[in-house]
Amino acid sequence: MQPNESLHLSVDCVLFGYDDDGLKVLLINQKEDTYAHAQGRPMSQLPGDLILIDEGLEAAAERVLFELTQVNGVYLKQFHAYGDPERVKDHKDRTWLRSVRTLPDQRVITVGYFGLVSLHDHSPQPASFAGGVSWVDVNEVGPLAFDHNSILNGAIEALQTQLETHHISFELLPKKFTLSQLQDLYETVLDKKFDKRNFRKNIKKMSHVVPLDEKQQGVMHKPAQLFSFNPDQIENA
Amino acid sequence: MQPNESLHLSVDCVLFGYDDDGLKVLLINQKEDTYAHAQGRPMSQLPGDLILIDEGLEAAAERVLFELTQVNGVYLKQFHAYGDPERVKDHKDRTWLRSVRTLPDQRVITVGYFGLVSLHDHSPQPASFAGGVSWVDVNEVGPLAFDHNSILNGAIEALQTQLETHHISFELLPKKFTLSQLQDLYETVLDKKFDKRNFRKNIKKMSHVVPLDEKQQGVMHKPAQLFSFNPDQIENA
DNA sequence: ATACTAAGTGTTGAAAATACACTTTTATTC
DNA sequence: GAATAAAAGTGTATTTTCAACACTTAGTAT
Repeated sequence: MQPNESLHLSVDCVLFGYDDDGLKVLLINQKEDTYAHAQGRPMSQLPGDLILIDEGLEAAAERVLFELTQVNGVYLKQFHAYGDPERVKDHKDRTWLRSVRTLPDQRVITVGYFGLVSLHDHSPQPASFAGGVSWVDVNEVGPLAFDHNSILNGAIEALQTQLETHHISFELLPKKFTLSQLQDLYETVLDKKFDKRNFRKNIKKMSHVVPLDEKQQGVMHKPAQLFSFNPDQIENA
Repeated sequence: MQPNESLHLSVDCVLFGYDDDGLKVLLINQKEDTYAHAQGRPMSQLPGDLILIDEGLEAAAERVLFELTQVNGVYLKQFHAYGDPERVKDHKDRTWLRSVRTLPDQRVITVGYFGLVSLHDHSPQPASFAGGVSWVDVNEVGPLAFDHNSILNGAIEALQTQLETHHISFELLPKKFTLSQLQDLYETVLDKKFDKRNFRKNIKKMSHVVPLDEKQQGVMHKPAQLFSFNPDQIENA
């Protein structure tokens, strides 16, 4: 026997979308008539696909996301590979796979990527894809197919670490944003509160966050100063 | 065409060994009569192997390390998956692969693990393996086969991050050690110097580093107090 | 006894992190 | 146009952490 005959490899993408009402993940609904459906429990799952024979891992992740959202150039980061031989062997999952893959019983190792998009300006239309696709608040995600709940948890942790160590917040915000929006983002993602004045002191040290000559409009309170990110000044800290 | 027909998956292990004279990596020498040898440049590479059809990723990494060192239970951590379709296609590498694999031209995606062993008490005998196997100081590693230099760099960075964020130093030290040994370890791995008094202040805050009723022996200077790690007290910080 | 070597130990100043409350600006309502 | 509502914006004092720095001690070897 060949060492890994019939061992297949996929990428799964955890696409985070952020807007003023929270952090969401893009999930796709298995809509075929499956066991799970028969049980009245339609399953959702993370978008993912098998890797093409001459495709790089990151390229595969980009392709999956483009097919879903029609958006190019999203921030993407690999965070973990999942290779438990049993990860795809649950009964509910196999029944579904049988309806969708030519070799449903083969083992699949998957590499997880997380992606970041802002849902402020535009909301990437998940429409055109095969099944139903929807943004679900990260705190309201129910049971997912396969081991996708643990992949999602891995992605959330990776996102938190990344937000604390690198300057990636602009990937989730509109081009022009207020400091309150920035603070809300940190509080939402890291799931903790910050003191407004101390938070702003820290931001002022960051040379890549630059104030604009422009204020928020159409709000019924003191309009906030708008800021943007200067991509030239984003360092690694 | 099947999506990923003939796409194979391996693990590569970066096994770090530490003792009082530095941080080493275990490398294996391609000893067959290859192109590289003909050129007078025998190549070294990281230990790795294709994954068996029903084997988990971590299990595969453990197997590879056990085959090499006969040591079980080494600390192992996945750090990155490498999937560039060209990563194995360099001429020098293909010639070697042809001498060793049944399907030398197939694409291989690899998952990198790093492992930690102490070379103080025992030195795991890399002897019994097929090729020559040797511990090489991390600062003296020459050009490796495939993309193994970048895998090694990825492993070093992962090790540094891990040492700064988790309590893993005991994986690299003898069971009983002095504070100077601990400091040397940090300085070697993180490649920076620490102030002796400040370093010791920090260590004293760590409840999992416990002083023993025992002193260093056979040294021609003031013998140092010995310490050990209390595994019950190792938290995540 | 002397010399050598690394172990061990405290204090001070600077910088960073934390805690905390009132004033300002706009839109809306009466 | 006066009053209200709502979030924006701002400074100081305290605590904690980090950084710099030099001498004494305990053992081995001669």
